[in-house]
Amino acid sequence: MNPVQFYKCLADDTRLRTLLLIVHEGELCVCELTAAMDLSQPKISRHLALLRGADLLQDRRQGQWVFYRINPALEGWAKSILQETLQANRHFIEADLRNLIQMGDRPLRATLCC
Amino acid sequence: MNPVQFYKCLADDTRLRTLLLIVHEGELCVCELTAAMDLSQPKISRHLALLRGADLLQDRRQGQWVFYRINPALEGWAKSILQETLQANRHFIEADLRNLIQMGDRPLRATLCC
DNA sequence: GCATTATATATGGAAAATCGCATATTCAAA
DNA sequence: TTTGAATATGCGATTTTCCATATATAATGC
Repeated sequence: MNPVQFYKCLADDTRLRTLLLIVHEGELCVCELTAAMDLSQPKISRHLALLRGADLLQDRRQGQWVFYRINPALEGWAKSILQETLQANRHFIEADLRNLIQMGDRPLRATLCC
Repeated sequence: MNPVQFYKCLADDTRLRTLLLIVHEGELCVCELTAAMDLSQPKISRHLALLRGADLLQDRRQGQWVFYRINPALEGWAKSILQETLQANRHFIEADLRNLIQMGDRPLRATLCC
């Protein structure tokens, strides 16, 4: 993973918030990200496609939803930098997390299903 | 320091190499950076101005040279991320470091002067 | 089985931001 | 004053961003 490519992915408000939210929550679907950040679906979708194309994110379809998580194959230093960025900048996604908690009808994860 | 602004600074080939070279060497002047990366002076100068404007770099004039170093007041997490990026991507500036070593007539640092 | 709804993805194209060369200017030393 | 080095700026070219819209896919209702 080229470090410049990696940092280009982080150098955008929507993408960085998306990544930090996913690091914090483990896995999120598009509708949850839309609700958390209060942004249009196409906008989020386009940025997710970019992050997936750069191999930072992995997607998993479950029913009608597509869940995104950090690509487990991402190099260690890159994962570590995402973690460190979150720890030092929790305030950056504070409001988004509040929106997420207040969101009604959040889709259930497979792990919570029977 | 806004994390998006910080990562915008790292999301460019010239700027990231500049930062990693300075982290590695402690302090470098413009002519050394020009020789190491084999890039035009205006190009490097413009990027240095941007990094200084974002408070990532600090400059110090000594005689005819201006030396750049990481701003000591930079937040800890940001410094730490620069260090970690360097450790995991030494190859990224390997050729530049070779050019630097081969460079003749490198300006002397104040600490080496009488 | 078929239509409907909800969700995600893809694309055209305009607006904005970024980049980098060429050039001019500033500053300090000899 | 002249020279070497850094900084500033105009401007074209490229890249990025984002809205509007269209398409694809899966679940739901009849």
